[in-house]
Amino acid sequence: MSHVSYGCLMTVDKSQVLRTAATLLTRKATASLDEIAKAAGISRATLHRHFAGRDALIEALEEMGIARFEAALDAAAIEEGDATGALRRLITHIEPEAALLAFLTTENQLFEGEPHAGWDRLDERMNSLFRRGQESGEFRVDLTAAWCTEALYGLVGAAAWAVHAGRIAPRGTEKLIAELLLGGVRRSMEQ
Amino acid sequence: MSHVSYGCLMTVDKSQVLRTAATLLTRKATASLDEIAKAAGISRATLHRHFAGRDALIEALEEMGIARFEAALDAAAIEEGDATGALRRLITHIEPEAALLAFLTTENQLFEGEPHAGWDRLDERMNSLFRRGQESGEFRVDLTAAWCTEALYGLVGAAAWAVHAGRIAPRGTEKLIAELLLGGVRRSMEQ
DNA sequence: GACACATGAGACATTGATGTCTCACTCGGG
DNA sequence: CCCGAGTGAGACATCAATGTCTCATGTGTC
Repeated sequence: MSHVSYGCLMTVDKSQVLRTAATLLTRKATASLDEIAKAAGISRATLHRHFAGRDALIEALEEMGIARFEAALDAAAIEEGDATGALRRLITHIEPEAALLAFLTTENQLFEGEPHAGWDRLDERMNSLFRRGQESGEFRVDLTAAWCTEALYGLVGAAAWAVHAGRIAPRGTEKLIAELLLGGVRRSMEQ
Repeated sequence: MSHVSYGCLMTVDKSQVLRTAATLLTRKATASLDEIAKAAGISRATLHRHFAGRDALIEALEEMGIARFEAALDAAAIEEGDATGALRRLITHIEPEAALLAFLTTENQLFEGEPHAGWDRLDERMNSLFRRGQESGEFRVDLTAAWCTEALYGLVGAAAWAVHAGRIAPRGTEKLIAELLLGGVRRSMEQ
């Protein structure tokens, strides 16, 4: 009798497994399926039952990441209201999916074959948001929308990692990202 | 006769190989030594002559990255003058090493065993810079120094990737990073 | 209590990356 | 002209990860 009773039959939560995998793979892309399974608290056999193989896992990660990102854009209604408010709402809605987003923007082994079609749409919506802010006079025009978009991705990833590493508190991450992105680190009069 | 004449005996530029490896590995950490060698324009045999194996390559990458980062901190004299200026100088000096820095802060498979001793020193110097800025009244105090440090890492990496992907122009990256980090994307009165 | 279902543990063959060779070639220098 | 250093190409054995099994265990349902 080598089997210990952990007491739990419930079907594996794929979403949770994918989140864990994203967090791990973002910092150690060479992690074996064994490590990924252990990190997710399941056996390699079970991991393999839910995802045919490494490629399938990565693909599912990409699929879910894009879907969640798009859902966040919708939920935040980034096309409505002033760009500043839209950006704040977006960051709030996207923070729970930070691990997935970080993986998407970091591991571009994905884009070896052909970039996932959905990504273009998302990128365009992001760029539009910043362009809109520039046209309305809210955002400065000397920083291109493309750069602002990439910067947001980078900050979200940085925050996720900082939390994971214990460098910043888990709560209030959205505020840190939003404040830095919107106002920078310099002390401002309007603040 | 299957050998083509490429005409070039010059000893391989280790630094250049490491930079190339960093750029590649940051976006595809599962890249084989074959791919790394090809990306660097050398054969796998030669790559292996200069770096005993994958682990040795990663270690050299870490070593060089930390050394260059420290050199940048020194060259920028971040402990002198006002924090804002110091930060600008730092970004200017660090931009050429963006690929290495991005690799260091992204691939934390490195920190599996024991974190490289030199990293703590660097992190501390960075945090000190932001703390100094806060104490002098230049930087806002509602964003912790630790977060500002991580944010800088994230932005540098994001910029390096954006350039590599062709989303922003190679020239003027330092300005983009510095402006965003210091002033944010919001249009400001003082700008 | 019997049953179906999902899982964990582990055996096994296969594949691809890796580490180590040897050999041919080129270039620069004596 | 010859020689040595540095490199590219490729063969080869090895090893770790992977994909595919089987079987035992635990859980929830009836």
